[in-house]
Amino acid sequence: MDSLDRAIIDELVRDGRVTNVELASRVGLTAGPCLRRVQRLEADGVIRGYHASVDPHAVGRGFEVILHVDLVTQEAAVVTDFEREAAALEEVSEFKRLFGTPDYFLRIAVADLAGYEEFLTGRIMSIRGVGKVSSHFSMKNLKG
Amino acid sequence: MDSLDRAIIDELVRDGRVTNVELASRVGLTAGPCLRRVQRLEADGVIRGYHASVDPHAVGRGFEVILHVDLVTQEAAVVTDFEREAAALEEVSEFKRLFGTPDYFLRIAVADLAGYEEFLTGRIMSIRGVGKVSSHFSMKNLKG
DNA sequence: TATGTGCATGGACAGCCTTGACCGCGCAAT
DNA sequence: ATTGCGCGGTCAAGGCTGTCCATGCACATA
Repeated sequence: MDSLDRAIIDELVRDGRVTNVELASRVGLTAGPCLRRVQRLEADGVIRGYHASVDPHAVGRGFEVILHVDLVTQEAAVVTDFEREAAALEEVSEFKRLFGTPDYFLRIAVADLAGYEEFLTGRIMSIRGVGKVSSHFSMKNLKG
Repeated sequence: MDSLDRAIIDELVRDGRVTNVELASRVGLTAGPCLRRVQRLEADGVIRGYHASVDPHAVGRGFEVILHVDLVTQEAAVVTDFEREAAALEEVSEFKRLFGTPDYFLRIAVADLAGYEEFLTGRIMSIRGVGKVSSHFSMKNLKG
């Protein structure tokens, strides 16, 4: 993992579909060694994959909400049930258990406010053991 | 935006480096029309780009913390200064202004706990106007 | 000095992409 | 029924890429 590897990674993060010859010329290598490095980075798990990034609005996921959830108990059955059910919801794009408060951090991606209201009452608050929930609406993205 | 477009998008999100011929066969098209659709989706901004996904640990960003920040005042100069300075920090991978409390949501990606402590005291709390900060450490990722 | 690592170069082959043109089908409007 | 339009299928030519190989060189290390 030297500066050439980092340059390759930076380029591939910026443009995941760049051709090997173009990538090589951008980082100051020729195609052969460049390809070897990329394959090594992939094999080592440094590069996990390549993905298209899609406009959320175009796929009905333009309304994003950060949701904090507390459970009313830490009883094992309640915890595992909640985690399984919430993780299975496709509107849940990120789902973490936290140390301390709140118990859970969820990122919800739905089409609009109505969709969120429906999701929150119908999908989340109907799960057994869900206590306090707190929704945080984004005013503006300042980065990312 | 029909079911073919959605299938193409799903495939490209899953594997952003799939070849056009392979993509076409997966969604049940031939190469020509498939390429036309991909180009249209790109031109329309539905597909924003293609990016490699990198193991955070391999690039010194394996320790992620969710950080809530409140400012001591909503004075315009303080607000704009804070937003500009925080957005410029490379450890900040996501940065939103929220409605209500807290004022700001930040995602911080550093190497380890020591790096976070240094970041928090040296980079965030030293910005003028920063009041209450609250760090949320992830216990485990349940999705995403 | 001997060795291992990593890169440059050149060549070669198979395969893919791109582009364009032309054809046929289904559907909606007239 | 007919016309026009949108969309997919097919075909072909040309260029480029990905991949692999062998060889030689520079550099750090033992």
